[in-house]
Amino acid sequence: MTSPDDTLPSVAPSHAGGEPVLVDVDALAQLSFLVHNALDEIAGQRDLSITQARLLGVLRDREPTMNQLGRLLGLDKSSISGLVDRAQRRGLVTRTVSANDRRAFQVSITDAGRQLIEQLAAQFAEQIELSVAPLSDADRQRLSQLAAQVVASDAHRRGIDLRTTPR
Amino acid sequence: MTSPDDTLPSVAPSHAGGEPVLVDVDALAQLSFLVHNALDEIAGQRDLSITQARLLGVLRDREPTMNQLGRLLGLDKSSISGLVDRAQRRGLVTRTVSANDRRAFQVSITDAGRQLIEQLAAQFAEQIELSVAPLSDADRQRLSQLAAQVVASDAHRRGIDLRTTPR
DNA sequence: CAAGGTTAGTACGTGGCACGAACTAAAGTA
DNA sequence: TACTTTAGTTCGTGCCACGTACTAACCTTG
Repeated sequence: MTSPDDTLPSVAPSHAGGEPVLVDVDALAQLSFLVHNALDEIAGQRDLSITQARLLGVLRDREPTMNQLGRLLGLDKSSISGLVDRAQRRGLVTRTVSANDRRAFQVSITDAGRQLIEQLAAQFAEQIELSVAPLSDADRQRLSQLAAQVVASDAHRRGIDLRTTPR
Repeated sequence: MTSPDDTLPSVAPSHAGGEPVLVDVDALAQLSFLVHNALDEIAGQRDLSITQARLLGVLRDREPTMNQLGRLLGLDKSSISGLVDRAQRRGLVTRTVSANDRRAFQVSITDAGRQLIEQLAAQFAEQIELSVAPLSDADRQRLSQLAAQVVASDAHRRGIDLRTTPR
């Protein structure tokens, strides 16, 4: 946990520049901090970092190897070792030697881990819904939809980029 | 810098539940990660953490004391010491003894620091604009506006909460 | 099948970030 | 003047992330 009650200071410029304002970058940045902090706060209540929460989140419907975990979370494999170590020490995940590859482990979430992440996710959703409650139904839907659109096109763009810059 | 090319896995539940879906919490979470990662990535290119970037961002138009910095960034004063130390070591900020209080320092950004944060902010804005470019002009505006609304009402809510729960 | 390279994971050292507790020095107050 | 509060630092702890170096298992290929 980091900054539960943050001022969310901007990093973006005030855009005194020339061309017409296309987006309020600042608002998006602040919204991002708001969401991020909510997650951090809620995870922190259960002594989880955001990374740990992401780990458990990923494991809800997967049993990846350490390596795959690295790719899923965008972390180096050396980071994964410690991450899984700490989670395992708390009984949230387990390592099982892979059937076909004796070097590899399958990482699985335990019942305790699952329970933890599900509570967390529920509380997180609740919190976000609360933050967004002042909007009208239509606006909430619009916001979600626009967010989804941006995320999707970004994912697509990254996909394209990966091909454009071959490995 | 942390995870430049992230998969942005969700932590939110899939909402198989009963009541009508009010918001796509997941989309908001992913958007938040997208923005956050963009900032992290861009700051990382300049060997800055998000915290360092926030520090410099705050100092663009302020010369707070260590204590005030703590409140601005939502960090403990013991965290501020190291944070400012490291920034100072890199010549990005300076400490000046306060005129009226010999215990306190005014922390100021240096020219180098200002240049750094302004480049960073510009590149960040550019990146966000790019991410949001696929939307129509109207949608971009809508998204910004909705984000701003949520942020504003949240800030308001926190203000209220603080009074509701006196100190 | 044996040699050489690749892949999965760990260990270790470094550094940043964040905290709490203990401390010094300056201010403020009774 | 003595007592308390405030500003900031220092130190110890733990997490996170990385890069490097290593082991063990796997996979080629001659």
